[in-house]
Amino acid sequence: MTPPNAARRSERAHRAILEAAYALAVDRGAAKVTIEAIAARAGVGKQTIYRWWPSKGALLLDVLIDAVGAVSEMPDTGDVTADLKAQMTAVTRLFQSDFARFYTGLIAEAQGDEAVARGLAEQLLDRADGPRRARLAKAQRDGELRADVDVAAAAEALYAPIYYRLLLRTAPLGVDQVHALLDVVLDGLRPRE
Amino acid sequence: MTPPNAARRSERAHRAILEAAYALAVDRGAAKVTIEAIAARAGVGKQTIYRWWPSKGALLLDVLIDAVGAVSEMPDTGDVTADLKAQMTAVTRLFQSDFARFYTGLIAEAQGDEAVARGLAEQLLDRADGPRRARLAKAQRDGELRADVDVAAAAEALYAPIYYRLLLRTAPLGVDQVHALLDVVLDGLRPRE
Amino acid sequence: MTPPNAARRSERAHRAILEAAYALAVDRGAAKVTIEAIAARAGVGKQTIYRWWPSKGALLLDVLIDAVGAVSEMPDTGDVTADLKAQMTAVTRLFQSDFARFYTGLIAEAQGDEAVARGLAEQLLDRADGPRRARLAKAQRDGELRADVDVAAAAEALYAPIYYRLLLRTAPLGVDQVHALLDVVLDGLRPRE
Amino acid sequence: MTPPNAARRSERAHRAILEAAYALAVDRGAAKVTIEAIAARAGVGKQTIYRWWPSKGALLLDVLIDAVGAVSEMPDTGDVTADLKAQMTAVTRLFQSDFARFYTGLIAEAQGDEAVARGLAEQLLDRADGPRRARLAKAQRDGELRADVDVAAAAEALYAPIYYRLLLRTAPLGVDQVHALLDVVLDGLRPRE
DNA sequence: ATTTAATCGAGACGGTACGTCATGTCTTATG
DNA sequence: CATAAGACATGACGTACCGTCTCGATTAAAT
Repeated sequence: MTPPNAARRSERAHRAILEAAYALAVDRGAAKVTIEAIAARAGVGKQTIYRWWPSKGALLLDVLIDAVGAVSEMPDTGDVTADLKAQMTAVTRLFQSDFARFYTGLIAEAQGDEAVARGLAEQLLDRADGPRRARLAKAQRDGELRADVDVAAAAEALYAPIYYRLLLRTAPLGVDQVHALLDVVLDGLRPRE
Repeated sequence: MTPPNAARRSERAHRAILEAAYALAVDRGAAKVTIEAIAARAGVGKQTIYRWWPSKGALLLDVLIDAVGAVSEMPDTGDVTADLKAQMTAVTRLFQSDFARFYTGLIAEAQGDEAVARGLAEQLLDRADGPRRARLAKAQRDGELRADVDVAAAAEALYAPIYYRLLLRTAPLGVDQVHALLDVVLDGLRPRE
Repeated sequence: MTPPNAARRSERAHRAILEAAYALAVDRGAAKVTIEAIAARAGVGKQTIYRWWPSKGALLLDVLIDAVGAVSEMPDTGDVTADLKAQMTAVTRLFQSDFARFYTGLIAEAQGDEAVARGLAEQLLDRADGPRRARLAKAQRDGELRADVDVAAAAEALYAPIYYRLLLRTAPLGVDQVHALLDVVLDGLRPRE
Repeated sequence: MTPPNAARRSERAHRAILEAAYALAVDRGAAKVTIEAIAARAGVGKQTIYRWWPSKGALLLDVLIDAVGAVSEMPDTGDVTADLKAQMTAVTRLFQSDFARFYTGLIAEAQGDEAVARGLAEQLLDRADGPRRARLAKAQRDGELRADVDVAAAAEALYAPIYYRLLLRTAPLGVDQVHALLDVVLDGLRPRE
């Protein structure tokens, strides 16, 4: 009935829930995490979870955003190929870790929960995409790339294949993929002759 | 104990199950389909489902493979850009239909069920990928693309972004994406004069 | 830690609680009244209730005692049969009203809460029983009843059946029961000529 | 949706539930028995209980009826006073045992659950009342009681006080009460010489 | 043609988790 | 400093499905 009053929120419970959810999602995959297990591990009542998050997905999304963050940083050494290689490799490494179970599980959750899908897109993916486009745009200004290149499409062509393998598992993730993508996509975008 | 004897299988029940699963998956999304609902709609005992499929995912995968198929065909008019545009557009159209709910739901299922992931990759995605690579390889032989291009990576760079938007919803699916991808990826792969 | 200081008690809150509890108990039965509902209706914090009453039963008991009282009065016209008929009829009427839901609910509460049971017996039932016995004893002195009659047992034999029907609902409450009881019990207690 | 099919009922589960419910109700009182505890003790899923009984009260009523039964038997030695004394004493003894917790708890339950109230009245109390009235009627025919006595009212006047003390605890149950009641009620019903 | 054994529809079973409700205690800010 | 408001841990509620397990009642193959 009444919306919860954030000022009175117990910081202790809040943190315990995020930590419990993180631990459980990493070690058994987001799909197999239950609200009851989170509550039990956090030493918290289920209601305390339901009071602050509308669904398991929303909670896990918060946890994920908390936990990722750093990977969206984009280096800028002046060499766009090197910078993208570094960043794409970092993403690949993250997706090779146990953490991947968490991420893929949450994406699965998003397929049936529009709110999670929106949160994921806006708070995580778009946020990560910005710096990538910006780096590409700078490379254009620097003359590393042709001026007419659609920077957003280029970013998608480079990163989507990594997510594709993460989710669809047609081939293992690895640095070779990163190299191949840079060769195929980025190389074609350089100024001709 | 005894493995099921395919010869005695009831064709009526088999078809009813596939149809019920299809209908339910399309209209409420694969995640919200339950075995009980399929059994009830098909007028079949639950055991009859469990006798022939190990899991909901395996059943839905069968249904999906049944239902897709056609989209993996690849035209060959001699103009690789036109051919890819046609095929990528067909894929996009499929992903814009109600059918998408089914597909994304099954991919979600695959995140927690290794057997489904494998089936999806091998029986659907790899099968669809073959003709794409083949078409690109032919274009190489025809001199439409440079000889040193990694054809598999190119196929991934072109198609993965469509799946990316299907699953991650950072932007709506549409033909503009297809055009942008062809411009960014394929154009860069042409022979340098 | 500190015992509540009755002097500082808010009279406003006190009254609001009793009124809210009464209204709720009458209209949905004592069993379905919750402390939260009482607090909400009274515009009072839950703690304020818990501070002054140990349990829902204790609160309802207070409310009930407040509300009854009057029915324990016993007329004395000199005709013991007429007096008992009047009083038993009044009790029956009370038990036929909406108020019965409250009373039966509290008796139910007492079955699992010794303190309520004790309070009910001592503060309500015994208090009501006193005048009844006294009236019967006077009738003895007046020669309306035999001298050897056990007045307490007689009071029980007359009133318990009314409670029996109230609680066990083997037959509807009504004035016929009162008449039948007076015929069967009281009539047998007159002096034998 | 579909009503359960009694023919397929598991006798094992049925018995285990009744036994578990009995044990729990006797040792902690009907009010403190939970469906979850019954299910756990019986080694049964909760749904199996809900499939066959609409409420905790309905289940406990079944258990109680199972367990009582015998006490409704009425001896007939030709001496109505002796017979009633024996039977009333048996009832009193039952109500003095641990079993009372069960009985009073169920009566409490009935105050908030009309179905239980009806079941209790019809399947237990009325059934027990029949033989009592019959015995009194026979005594009338034998000339032990006056012909004009309302036998139903007499039965109520004798037994209701026992229930009254059981439920309202104004005084302890005991054989003295039985004697007093027989003196006060039955004695008055004898033929006047 | 009869037997016989597996499949079928149905659905009860022991479970797990759900999301909700009320309990009684604890915390914070308000008057 | 008692209050109202309400967050908290706890625990039971009744429901939905899970995957397994009987039940007769069809089948369809091997006698």
